[in-house]
Amino acid sequence: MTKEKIISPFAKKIYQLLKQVPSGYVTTYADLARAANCKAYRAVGQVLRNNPFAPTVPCHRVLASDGSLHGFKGLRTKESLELKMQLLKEEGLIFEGKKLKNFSERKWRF
DNA sequence: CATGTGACGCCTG
DNA sequence: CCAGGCGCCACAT
Repeated sequence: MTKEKIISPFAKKIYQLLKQVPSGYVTTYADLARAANCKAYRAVGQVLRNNPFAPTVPCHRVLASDGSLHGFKGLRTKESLELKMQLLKEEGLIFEGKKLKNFSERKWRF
């Protein structure tokens, strides 16, 4: 019984892109979708929510297009967002309120 | 094959 | 400025 996880090509692409994002940099769902050859930012969230490669995949480096967080560990609770924010701070990022400072500069380019 | 879901994004109040 | 609602795409059942 080969327990090979059948991951959709789209999801695979997302993981591939996300894995190449270095520490101190962040990306957005829209950007990932764009780099994945699609505009389905929604699907990106779905894929990350499954997160079968965590913590291999730095899903905490994925933020919303406006620099705000949406969820982490498959949870949307304030605690999860706080933890995600904390992790990003540890990577050298600076948060101002609920949004990332210098978001444009911190955004990774594929 | 059809319907529902979802860690979004943008518009409007 | 903040909060809420609607729309879009891909995937799961």
